[in-house]
Amino acid sequence: MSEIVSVHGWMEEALSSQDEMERNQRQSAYDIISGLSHEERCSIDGEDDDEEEEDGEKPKKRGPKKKKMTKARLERFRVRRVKANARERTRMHGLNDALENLRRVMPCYSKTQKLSKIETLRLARNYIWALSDILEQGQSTEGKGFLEMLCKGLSQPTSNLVAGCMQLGPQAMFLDKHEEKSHLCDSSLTGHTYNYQSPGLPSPPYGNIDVHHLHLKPPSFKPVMDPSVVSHTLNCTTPPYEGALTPPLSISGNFSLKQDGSPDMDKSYAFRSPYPALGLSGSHGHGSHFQTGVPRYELPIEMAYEPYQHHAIFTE
DNA sequence: TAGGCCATCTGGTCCT
DNA sequence: AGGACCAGATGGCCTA
Repeated sequence: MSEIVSVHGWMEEALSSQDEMERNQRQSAYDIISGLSHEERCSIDGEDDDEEEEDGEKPKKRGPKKKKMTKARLERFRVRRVKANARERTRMHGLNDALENLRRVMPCYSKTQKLSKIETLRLARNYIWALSDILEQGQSTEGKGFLEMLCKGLSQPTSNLVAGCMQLGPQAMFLDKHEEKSHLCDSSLTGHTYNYQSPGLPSPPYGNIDVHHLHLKPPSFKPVMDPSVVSHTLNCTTPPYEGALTPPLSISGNFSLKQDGSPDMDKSYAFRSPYPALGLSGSHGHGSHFQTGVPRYELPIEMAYEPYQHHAIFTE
């Protein structure tokens, strides 16, 4: 009877968290079934491998002789591997949490239509780029250029999502994400769904979007500057970053330009800008919330499907 | 069923 | 030695 109760309790606990259950299932499946690594299995299968080698006709291998896998070593190895797996899982969860936080500060955030990891990074890059452009050119966010900048290199569904936000109007797009905006996001008000054609990207035909579930975010620079504000604003579980911050980011971008003005992706990815005119680059200064002493980030350009076309939109 | 996305495991490398 | 990070491999899930 007590067994039944405990099993029942276990089941309830397990069913209470589907995600956790799936995670644990995966984990235990790997940890238990595979249990031992290939190396371990080999060692177990032939614990006298080394002796075979010595006794057999195979030529001796160079290098230090492989230590015999005793049961104690085997056990230590297994424990170490299991611990490493757990750490790796934790690390990846942290990475995913950070990515989720990034999703939330994107111009459009949808709980139901979650951006993939790669699309999140692409959109983030475009967003930064577009905002930089706004700062420099003094343009509004209503222009077609802003939209195209945001959508550059994105897949069709992501482009649709962004375009949907934009076509709701900038006032909708930049509403505070914490406000309930279902009335603004209701496509019935506008009478149509959106199908923005992303410039030049072969995209999977995921169809049009329904903007019911969009959360729209104002382009606020404040959170970027103040980690505590970020944490508070986003209500994120990740503690605010308290370490050294990056050196003053050159708003002047991070892409080298070729002579014709196109970005030179072959060169280093040092943070440079397609907008050298702004004169904000390298200002280590006054009241800047950025600090020095940390290696600066280098954005992998390969994120984009068409990195070499990215700049074209600015030169038109 | 194929393709995209994802979580996890794993072994290698680097660093402390 | 052990932890962090990384990239490749693998298998599951989902959608068109």
